[in-house]
Amino acid sequence: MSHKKTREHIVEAADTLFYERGFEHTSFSDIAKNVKISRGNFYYHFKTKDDILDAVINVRLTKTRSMLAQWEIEGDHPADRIRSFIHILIANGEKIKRYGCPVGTLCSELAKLDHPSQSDANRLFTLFRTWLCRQFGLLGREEDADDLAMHLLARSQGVATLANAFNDEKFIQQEVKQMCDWLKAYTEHVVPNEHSDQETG
Amino acid sequence: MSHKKTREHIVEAADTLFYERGFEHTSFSDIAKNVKISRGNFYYHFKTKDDILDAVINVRLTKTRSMLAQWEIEGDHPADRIRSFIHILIANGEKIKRYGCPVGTLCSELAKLDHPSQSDANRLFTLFRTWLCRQFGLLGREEDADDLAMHLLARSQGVATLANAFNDEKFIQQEVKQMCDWLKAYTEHVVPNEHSDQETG
DNA sequence: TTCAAACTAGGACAGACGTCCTAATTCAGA
DNA sequence: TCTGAATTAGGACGTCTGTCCTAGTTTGAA
Repeated sequence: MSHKKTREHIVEAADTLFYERGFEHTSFSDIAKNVKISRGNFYYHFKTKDDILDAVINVRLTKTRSMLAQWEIEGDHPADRIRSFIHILIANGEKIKRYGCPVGTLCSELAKLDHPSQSDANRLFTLFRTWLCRQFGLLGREEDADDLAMHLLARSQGVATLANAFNDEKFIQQEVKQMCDWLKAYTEHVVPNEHSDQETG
Repeated sequence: MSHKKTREHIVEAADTLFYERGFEHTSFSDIAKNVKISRGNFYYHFKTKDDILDAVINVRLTKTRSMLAQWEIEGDHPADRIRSFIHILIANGEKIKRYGCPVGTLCSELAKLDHPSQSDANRLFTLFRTWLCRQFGLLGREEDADDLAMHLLARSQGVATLANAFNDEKFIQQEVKQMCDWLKAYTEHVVPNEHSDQETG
Protein backbone atom coordinates (compact mmCIF):
# COMPACT_ATOMS: atom_id res chain seq x y z
CA MET A 1 0.00 0.00 0.00
CA SER A 2 2.56 2.59 1.08
CA HIS A 3 4.71 1.66 -1.90
CA LYS A 4 2.38 3.14 -4.47
CA LYS A 5 1.49 6.06 -2.28
CA THR A 6 5.13 7.03 -1.71
CA ARG A 7 5.94 6.71 -5.37
CA GLU A 8 2.96 8.85 -6.26
CA HIS A 9 3.90 11.42 -3.67
CA ILE A 10 7.40 11.64 -5.11
CA VAL A 11 6.07 12.15 -8.60
CA GLU A 12 3.54 14.68 -7.41
CA ALA A 13 6.13 16.73 -5.52
CA ALA A 14 8.58 16.48 -8.42
CA ASP A 15 5.86 17.60 -10.81
CA THR A 16 5.25 20.75 -8.79
CA LEU A 17 8.92 21.52 -8.20
CA PHE A 18 9.96 20.88 -11.80
CA TYR A 19 7.31 23.39 -12.80
CA GLU A 20 8.09 26.04 -10.20
CA ARG A 21 11.90 25.79 -10.08
CA GLY A 22 12.78 23.92 -13.24
CA PHE A 23 14.06 20.37 -13.63
CA GLU A 24 17.77 21.01 -13.18
CA HIS A 25 17.34 23.41 -10.30
CA THR A 26 15.30 20.83 -8.36
CA SER A 27 17.43 18.43 -6.31
CA PHE A 28 16.64 15.09 -4.70
CA SER A 29 16.89 16.86 -1.36
CA ASP A 30 14.22 19.34 -2.40
CA ILE A 31 11.83 16.59 -3.37
CA ALA A 32 12.66 14.56 -0.27
CA LYS A 33 11.95 17.55 1.92
CA ASN A 34 8.54 17.97 0.35
CA VAL A 35 7.58 14.29 0.55
CA LYS A 36 9.18 13.97 3.99
CA ILE A 37 11.17 10.84 3.25
CA SER A 38 14.86 10.12 3.39
CA ARG A 39 16.94 11.25 0.46
CA GLY A 40 18.57 7.84 0.07
CA ASN A 41 15.21 6.19 -0.26
CA PHE A 42 14.71 7.41 -3.80
CA TYR A 43 16.82 4.68 -5.27
CA TYR A 44 14.26 2.08 -4.30
CA HIS A 45 11.55 3.80 -6.34
CA PHE A 46 13.59 5.40 -9.10
CA LYS A 47 17.02 4.51 -10.38
CA THR A 48 17.91 7.99 -11.65
CA LYS A 49 16.64 11.55 -11.66
CA ASP A 50 15.76 11.12 -15.31
CA ASP A 51 13.42 8.29 -14.35
CA ILE A 52 11.55 10.72 -12.10
CA LEU A 53 11.29 13.14 -15.00
CA ASP A 54 9.87 10.41 -17.21
CA ALA A 55 7.28 9.59 -14.57
CA VAL A 56 6.37 13.26 -14.23
CA ILE A 57 5.95 13.62 -17.99
CA ASN A 58 3.76 10.53 -18.11
CA VAL A 59 1.56 11.85 -15.32
CA ARG A 60 1.22 15.15 -17.16
CA LEU A 61 0.36 13.34 -20.37
CA THR A 62 -2.34 11.36 -18.60
CA LYS A 63 -3.78 14.40 -16.83
CA THR A 64 -3.78 16.40 -20.06
CA ARG A 65 -5.53 13.64 -21.97
CA SER A 66 -8.30 13.46 -19.38
CA MET A 67 -8.61 17.26 -19.33
CA LEU A 68 -9.04 17.34 -23.09
CA ALA A 69 -11.56 14.51 -22.92
CA GLN A 70 -13.45 16.44 -20.25
CA TRP A 71 -13.59 19.52 -22.47
CA GLU A 72 -15.12 17.40 -25.21
CA ILE A 73 -17.80 16.25 -22.79
CA GLU A 74 -18.53 19.68 -21.39
CA GLY A 75 -18.73 21.45 -24.75
CA ASP A 76 -20.89 20.13 -27.56
CA HIS A 77 -19.80 22.74 -30.06
CA PRO A 78 -16.13 22.60 -31.12
CA ALA A 79 -15.89 26.36 -30.65
CA ASP A 80 -16.85 25.96 -27.00
CA ARG A 81 -14.16 23.35 -26.59
CA ILE A 82 -11.55 25.60 -28.15
CA ARG A 83 -12.69 28.36 -25.82
CA SER A 84 -12.01 26.01 -22.92
CA PHE A 85 -8.45 25.75 -24.17
CA ILE A 86 -8.07 29.50 -24.50
CA HIS A 87 -9.41 30.06 -21.00
CA ILE A 88 -6.78 27.98 -19.23
CA LEU A 89 -4.72 31.16 -19.52
CA ILE A 90 -7.18 32.75 -17.12
CA ALA A 91 -7.91 29.67 -15.02
CA ASN A 92 -4.20 29.13 -14.38
CA GLY A 93 -3.39 32.83 -14.57
CA GLU A 94 -1.71 33.13 -11.20
CA LYS A 95 0.65 30.22 -11.75
CA ILE A 96 1.40 31.30 -15.30
CA LYS A 97 2.35 34.77 -14.13
CA ARG A 98 4.70 33.21 -11.60
CA TYR A 99 6.17 30.27 -13.49
CA GLY A 100 5.07 30.48 -17.12
CA CYS A 101 3.43 27.65 -19.06
CA PRO A 102 4.34 24.23 -17.63
CA VAL A 103 4.58 22.70 -21.09
CA GLY A 104 6.50 25.47 -22.81
CA THR A 105 9.02 26.02 -20.03
CA LEU A 106 9.72 22.31 -19.64
CA CYS A 107 10.28 21.76 -23.36
CA SER A 108 12.42 24.86 -23.48
CA GLU A 109 14.60 23.73 -20.60
CA LEU A 110 15.03 20.19 -21.89
CA ALA A 111 16.01 21.55 -25.29
CA LYS A 112 18.84 23.56 -23.72
CA LEU A 113 19.98 20.56 -21.70
CA ASP A 114 19.80 18.45 -24.84
CA HIS A 115 17.97 15.99 -22.61
CA PRO A 116 16.95 12.55 -23.94
CA SER A 117 13.35 13.09 -22.74
CA GLN A 118 12.86 16.09 -25.02
CA SER A 119 10.66 14.17 -27.42
CA ASP A 120 8.52 12.81 -24.59
CA ALA A 121 7.95 16.32 -23.26
CA ASN A 122 7.11 17.56 -26.73
CA ARG A 123 4.31 15.01 -26.86
CA LEU A 124 2.52 17.27 -24.39
CA PHE A 125 2.45 19.91 -27.10
CA THR A 126 1.41 17.35 -29.67
CA LEU A 127 -1.50 16.34 -27.46
CA PHE A 128 -2.91 19.87 -27.57
CA ARG A 129 -2.02 20.25 -31.21
CA THR A 130 -3.87 17.19 -32.46
CA TRP A 131 -6.83 17.88 -30.18
CA LEU A 132 -7.16 21.46 -31.43
CA CYS A 133 -6.64 20.21 -34.96
CA ARG A 134 -9.58 17.87 -34.56
CA GLN A 135 -11.79 20.63 -33.20
CA PHE A 136 -10.98 22.94 -36.10
CA GLY A 137 -11.69 20.06 -38.43
CA LEU A 138 -15.13 19.72 -36.87
CA LEU A 139 -15.60 23.43 -37.54
CA GLY A 140 -15.27 22.64 -41.24
CA ARG A 141 -11.65 23.70 -41.58
CA GLU A 142 -10.22 20.29 -42.44
CA GLU A 143 -7.74 21.77 -44.88
CA ASP A 144 -5.91 24.16 -42.58
CA ALA A 145 -6.96 22.70 -39.23
CA ASP A 146 -3.40 21.95 -38.18
CA ASP A 147 -2.22 25.43 -39.10
CA LEU A 148 -4.99 26.95 -37.03
CA ALA A 149 -4.12 24.64 -34.13
CA MET A 150 -0.46 25.64 -34.27
CA HIS A 151 -1.42 29.28 -34.54
CA LEU A 152 -3.58 29.18 -31.43
CA LEU A 153 -0.99 27.16 -29.55
CA ALA A 154 1.65 29.76 -30.41
CA ARG A 155 -0.57 32.63 -29.32
CA SER A 156 -1.11 30.95 -25.95
CA GLN A 157 2.59 30.31 -25.51
CA GLY A 158 3.43 33.89 -26.28
CA VAL A 159 0.86 35.20 -23.83
CA ALA A 160 2.21 32.90 -21.12
CA THR A 161 5.80 34.01 -21.70
CA LEU A 162 5.02 37.72 -21.57
CA ALA A 163 2.56 37.38 -18.70
CA ASN A 164 5.38 35.72 -16.80
CA ALA A 165 7.93 38.40 -17.67
CA PHE A 166 5.66 41.40 -17.04
CA ASN A 167 3.41 39.82 -14.42
CA ASP A 168 0.52 41.43 -16.25
CA GLU A 169 -3.02 40.26 -15.57
CA LYS A 170 -4.76 42.80 -17.81
CA PHE A 171 -2.63 41.67 -20.74
CA ILE A 172 -3.77 38.08 -20.31
CA GLN A 173 -7.42 39.08 -20.33
CA GLN A 174 -7.01 41.31 -23.37
CA GLU A 175 -5.31 38.59 -25.35
CA VAL A 176 -7.82 35.96 -24.30
CA LYS A 177 -10.58 38.21 -25.52
CA GLN A 178 -8.79 38.74 -28.82
CA MET A 179 -8.30 35.02 -29.30
CA CYS A 180 -11.99 34.42 -28.62
CA ASP A 181 -12.91 37.14 -31.12
CA TRP A 182 -10.53 35.61 -33.63
CA LEU A 183 -12.18 32.24 -33.06
CA LYS A 184 -15.69 33.66 -33.34
CA ALA A 185 -14.89 35.44 -36.59
CA TYR A 186 -13.52 32.21 -37.98
CA THR A 187 -16.51 30.24 -36.80
CA GLU A 188 -19.12 32.60 -38.17
CA HIS A 189 -17.34 32.97 -41.45
CA VAL A 190 -16.90 29.27 -42.01
CA VAL A 191 -20.03 27.80 -40.44
CA PRO A 192 -22.46 30.71 -40.57
CA ASN A 193 -25.58 28.62 -39.86
CA GLU A 194 -24.19 27.13 -36.71
CA HIS A 195 -23.01 30.04 -34.60
CA SER A 196 -24.65 28.77 -31.40
CA ASP A 197 -26.45 25.53 -32.27
CA GLN A 198 -25.71 23.38 -29.26
CA GLU A 199 -28.08 20.51 -28.63
CA THR A 200 -28.83 21.94 -25.22
CA GLY A 201 -30.43 25.05 -26.71
CA MET B 1 45.23 45.57 -23.81
CA SER B 2 44.74 41.89 -23.14
CA HIS B 3 42.74 42.78 -20.06
CA LYS B 4 39.81 44.16 -21.97
CA LYS B 5 40.10 41.54 -24.64
CA THR B 6 40.00 38.69 -22.15
CA ARG B 7 37.07 40.20 -20.30
CA GLU B 8 35.23 40.67 -23.56
CA HIS B 9 36.03 37.13 -24.63
CA ILE B 10 34.62 35.80 -21.39
CA VAL B 11 31.41 37.77 -21.79
CA GLU B 12 31.13 36.76 -25.41
CA ALA B 13 31.57 33.07 -24.68
CA ALA B 14 29.22 33.28 -21.71
CA ASP B 15 26.64 35.04 -23.87
CA THR B 16 26.68 32.21 -26.39
CA LEU B 17 26.70 29.44 -23.79
CA PHE B 18 23.97 30.99 -21.64
CA TYR B 19 21.84 31.09 -24.76
CA GLU B 20 22.60 27.60 -26.03
CA ARG B 21 22.75 25.69 -22.72
CA GLY B 22 21.07 28.01 -20.26
CA PHE B 23 22.59 30.03 -17.44
CA GLU B 24 22.55 27.40 -14.72
CA HIS B 25 23.73 24.59 -16.96
CA THR B 26 26.79 26.60 -18.02
CA SER B 27 29.75 26.22 -15.68
CA PHE B 28 32.91 28.24 -15.25
CA SER B 29 34.78 25.31 -16.75
CA ASP B 30 32.62 25.45 -19.87
CA ILE B 31 33.34 29.13 -20.38
CA ALA B 32 37.03 28.67 -19.57
CA LYS B 33 37.27 25.90 -22.14
CA ASN B 34 35.80 28.18 -24.79
CA VAL B 35 37.96 31.20 -23.95
CA LYS B 36 41.00 28.98 -23.39
CA ILE B 37 41.98 30.48 -20.08
CA SER B 38 42.39 28.97 -16.64
CA ARG B 39 39.26 28.41 -14.62
CA GLY B 40 40.69 30.14 -11.57
CA ASN B 41 41.43 33.24 -13.58
CA PHE B 42 37.81 34.33 -13.60
CA TYR B 43 38.02 35.84 -10.16
CA TYR B 44 40.28 38.58 -11.43
CA HIS B 45 37.66 39.73 -13.96
CA PHE B 46 34.43 38.80 -12.19
CA LYS B 47 33.76 38.22 -8.54
CA THR B 48 30.81 35.86 -9.03
CA LYS B 49 28.94 34.02 -11.73
CA ASP B 50 26.09 36.47 -11.31
CA ASP B 51 28.47 39.27 -12.26
CA ILE B 52 29.11 37.51 -15.55
CA LEU B 53 25.37 37.25 -16.09
CA ASP B 54 24.99 40.98 -15.46
CA ALA B 55 27.72 41.70 -17.98
CA VAL B 56 26.06 39.44 -20.54
CA ILE B 57 22.70 41.14 -20.03
CA ASN B 58 24.30 44.56 -20.44
CA VAL B 59 25.98 43.50 -23.66
CA ARG B 60 22.68 42.20 -24.96
CA LEU B 61 20.94 45.42 -23.99
CA THR B 62 23.56 47.45 -25.86
CA LYS B 63 23.46 45.23 -28.93
CA THR B 64 19.67 45.31 -28.97
CA ARG B 65 19.56 49.09 -28.68
CA SER B 66 21.90 49.49 -31.63
CA MET B 67 19.93 46.94 -33.66
CA LEU B 68 16.70 48.85 -33.04
CA ALA B 69 18.42 52.13 -33.91
CA GLN B 70 19.67 50.54 -37.13
CA TRP B 71 16.16 49.45 -38.05
CA GLU B 72 15.00 53.02 -37.64
CA ILE B 73 17.70 54.17 -40.02
CA GLU B 74 17.08 51.47 -42.60
CA GLY B 75 13.31 51.88 -42.69
CA ASP B 76 11.68 55.23 -43.16
CA HIS B 77 8.16 53.97 -42.76
CA PRO B 78 7.26 52.61 -39.31
CA ALA B 79 5.64 49.59 -40.95
CA ASP B 80 8.97 48.71 -42.56
CA ARG B 81 10.66 48.93 -39.19
CA ILE B 82 8.09 46.66 -37.59
CA ARG B 83 8.59 44.25 -40.46
CA SER B 84 12.30 44.21 -39.59
CA PHE B 85 11.30 43.08 -36.12
CA ILE B 86 9.02 40.36 -37.44
CA HIS B 87 11.69 39.07 -39.78
CA ILE B 88 14.26 38.32 -37.07
CA LEU B 89 12.28 35.10 -36.70
CA ILE B 90 13.51 34.18 -40.17
CA ALA B 91 16.95 35.79 -39.93
CA ASN B 92 17.69 33.89 -36.71
CA GLY B 93 15.52 30.94 -37.69
CA GLU B 94 18.19 28.27 -37.32
CA LYS B 95 19.23 29.33 -33.83
CA ILE B 96 15.63 29.80 -32.73
CA LYS B 97 14.76 26.29 -33.86
CA ARG B 98 17.68 24.97 -31.82
CA TYR B 99 17.62 27.15 -28.72
CA GLY B 100 14.45 29.26 -28.78
CA CYS B 101 14.36 33.02 -28.33
CA PRO B 102 17.38 34.31 -26.37
CA VAL B 103 15.27 36.87 -24.51
CA GLY B 104 12.29 34.68 -23.72
CA THR B 105 14.27 31.66 -22.59
CA LEU B 106 16.58 33.73 -20.38
CA CYS B 107 13.72 35.54 -18.66
CA SER B 108 11.92 32.25 -18.24
CA GLU B 109 14.93 30.56 -16.65
CA LEU B 110 15.71 33.45 -14.31
CA ALA B 111 12.07 33.54 -13.19
CA LYS B 112 12.28 29.89 -12.16
CA LEU B 113 15.56 30.46 -10.35
CA ASP B 114 14.03 33.53 -8.66
CA HIS B 115 17.25 35.20 -9.71
CA PRO B 116 18.01 38.79 -8.63
CA SER B 117 18.81 39.77 -12.25
CA GLN B 118 15.30 38.96 -13.42
CA SER B 119 14.34 42.60 -13.75
CA ASP B 120 17.50 43.40 -15.72
CA ALA B 121 16.76 40.60 -18.16
CA ASN B 122 13.17 41.77 -18.50
CA ARG B 123 14.48 45.13 -19.66
CA LEU B 124 15.40 43.34 -22.88
CA PHE B 125 11.71 42.75 -23.42
CA THR B 126 10.91 46.32 -22.44
CA LEU B 127 13.38 47.56 -25.03
CA PHE B 128 11.45 45.85 -27.83
CA ARG B 129 8.15 46.78 -26.26
CA THR B 130 8.76 50.52 -26.08
CA TRP B 131 10.38 50.56 -29.50
CA LEU B 132 7.42 48.77 -31.10
CA CYS B 133 5.10 51.01 -29.12
CA ARG B 134 6.73 54.06 -30.64
CA GLN B 135 6.46 52.66 -34.16
CA PHE B 136 2.75 51.92 -33.75
CA GLY B 137 2.33 55.42 -32.40
CA LEU B 138 3.91 56.77 -35.57
CA LEU B 139 1.37 54.71 -37.50
CA GLY B 140 -1.33 56.80 -35.87
CA ARG B 141 -2.26 54.27 -33.19
CA GLU B 142 -1.20 56.33 -30.19
CA GLU B 143 -4.10 55.07 -28.09
CA ASP B 144 -3.47 51.33 -28.27
CA ALA B 145 0.16 51.39 -29.39
CA ASP B 146 1.38 49.54 -26.33
CA ASP B 147 -1.31 46.86 -26.68
CA LEU B 148 -0.29 46.30 -30.28
CA ALA B 149 3.38 46.15 -29.25
CA MET B 150 2.65 43.55 -26.58
CA HIS B 151 0.50 41.59 -29.00
CA LEU B 152 3.23 41.39 -31.60
CA LEU B 153 5.84 40.57 -29.00
CA ALA B 154 3.68 37.73 -27.73
CA ARG B 155 3.11 36.37 -31.23
CA SER B 156 6.87 36.28 -31.83
CA GLN B 157 7.51 34.57 -28.53
CA GLY B 158 4.92 31.93 -29.25
CA VAL B 159 6.34 31.24 -32.69
CA ALA B 160 9.84 30.90 -31.23
CA THR B 161 8.68 28.48 -28.53
CA LEU B 162 6.83 26.21 -30.94
CA ALA B 163 9.49 26.43 -33.63
CA ASN B 164 11.93 25.22 -31.01
CA ALA B 165 9.71 22.36 -29.84
CA PHE B 166 8.70 21.17 -33.29
CA ASN B 167 11.81 22.28 -35.19
CA ASP B 168 9.44 23.52 -37.88
CA GLU B 169 10.72 25.95 -40.52
CA LYS B 170 7.51 26.09 -42.54
CA PHE B 171 5.58 27.09 -39.45
CA ILE B 172 7.89 30.06 -38.87
CA GLN B 173 7.41 31.30 -42.40
CA GLN B 174 3.64 30.90 -42.27
CA GLU B 175 3.37 32.83 -39.06
CA VAL B 176 5.73 35.55 -40.25
CA LYS B 177 3.55 35.99 -43.30
CA GLN B 178 0.43 36.18 -41.12
CA MET B 179 2.01 38.77 -38.89
CA CYS B 180 2.98 40.86 -41.89
CA ASP B 181 -0.56 40.58 -43.25
CA TRP B 182 -1.93 41.55 -39.86
CA LEU B 183 0.39 44.56 -39.86
CA LYS B 184 -0.53 45.56 -43.39
CA ALA B 185 -4.25 45.36 -42.67
CA TYR B 186 -3.74 47.54 -39.63
CA THR B 187 -1.62 50.01 -41.55
CA GLU B 188 -3.99 50.34 -44.48
CA HIS B 189 -7.03 50.60 -42.27
CA VAL B 190 -5.59 53.24 -39.99
CA VAL B 191 -3.48 55.29 -42.40
CA PRO B 192 -5.26 54.62 -45.71
CA ASN B 193 -3.49 57.42 -47.59
CA GLU B 194 -0.08 56.12 -46.73
CA HIS B 195 -0.12 52.44 -47.61
CA SER B 196 3.25 52.59 -49.38
CA ASP B 197 4.36 56.19 -49.27
CA GLN B 198 8.01 55.82 -48.49
CA GLU B 199 10.16 58.77 -49.42
CA THR B 200 12.26 56.50 -51.59
CA GLY B 201 9.31 55.77 -53.91
C1' DT C 1 67.23 47.78 -17.22
C1' DT C 2 64.23 48.09 -13.46
C1' DC C 3 60.07 47.53 -10.98
C1' DA C 4 55.40 48.03 -9.65
C1' DA C 5 51.05 46.98 -11.61
C1' DA C 6 48.29 44.10 -14.47
C1' DC C 7 47.27 39.68 -15.49
C1' DT C 8 47.32 34.49 -15.46
C1' DA C 9 47.76 29.45 -14.09
C1' DG C 10 46.89 25.97 -11.09
C1' DG C 11 44.97 24.23 -7.48
C1' DA C 12 42.77 24.29 -2.61
C1' DC C 13 38.42 24.69 -0.36
C1' DA C 14 33.76 23.63 1.41
C1' DG C 15 29.45 22.44 -0.05
C1' DA C 16 26.04 20.29 -3.03
C1' DC C 17 24.88 16.99 -6.30
C1' DG C 18 23.25 12.21 -8.11
C1' DT C 19 24.17 7.64 -7.10
C1' DC C 20 24.51 3.66 -4.46
C1' DC C 21 25.05 0.55 -0.35
C1' DT C 22 23.62 -1.54 3.97
C1' DA C 23 21.44 -2.05 8.24
C1' DA C 24 17.08 -1.39 10.35
C1' DT C 25 12.14 -1.33 10.25
C1' DT C 26 7.49 -2.44 8.66
C1' DC C 27 4.33 -5.47 6.77
C1' DA C 28 1.66 -9.47 4.84
C1' DG C 29 0.82 -14.25 4.71
C1' DA C 30 1.41 -18.98 6.77
C1' DT D 1 3.78 -15.90 16.26
C1' DC D 2 7.10 -16.38 12.90
C1' DT D 3 9.46 -15.41 8.50
C1' DG D 4 10.70 -13.61 4.20
C1' DA D 5 9.75 -9.74 1.38
C1' DA D 6 8.86 -4.88 0.89
C1' DT D 7 10.11 -0.53 2.31
C1' DT D 8 12.80 2.95 4.66
C1' DA D 9 16.62 5.76 7.00
C1' DG D 10 21.03 7.31 7.06
C1' DG D 11 25.08 7.93 5.30
C1' DA D 12 29.33 6.87 2.15
C1' DC D 13 31.18 7.59 -2.53
C1' DG D 14 33.20 10.20 -6.17
C1' DT D 15 32.38 14.18 -8.95
C1' DC D 16 31.42 18.69 -9.95
C1' DT D 17 30.30 23.35 -8.61
C1' DG D 18 31.41 28.40 -7.47
C1' DT D 19 34.64 30.70 -4.82
C1' DC D 20 39.00 32.10 -3.41
C1' DC D 21 44.12 32.11 -2.64
C1' DT D 22 48.86 32.43 -4.01
C1' DA D 23 52.86 31.97 -6.68
C1' DG D 24 54.34 33.02 -11.06
C1' DT D 25 54.46 35.59 -15.58
C1' DT D 26 53.81 39.47 -18.59
C1' DT D 27 53.50 44.27 -19.43
C1' DG D 28 54.30 49.21 -19.72
C1' DA D 29 56.34 53.30 -18.03
C1' DA D 30 60.52 55.47 -15.97
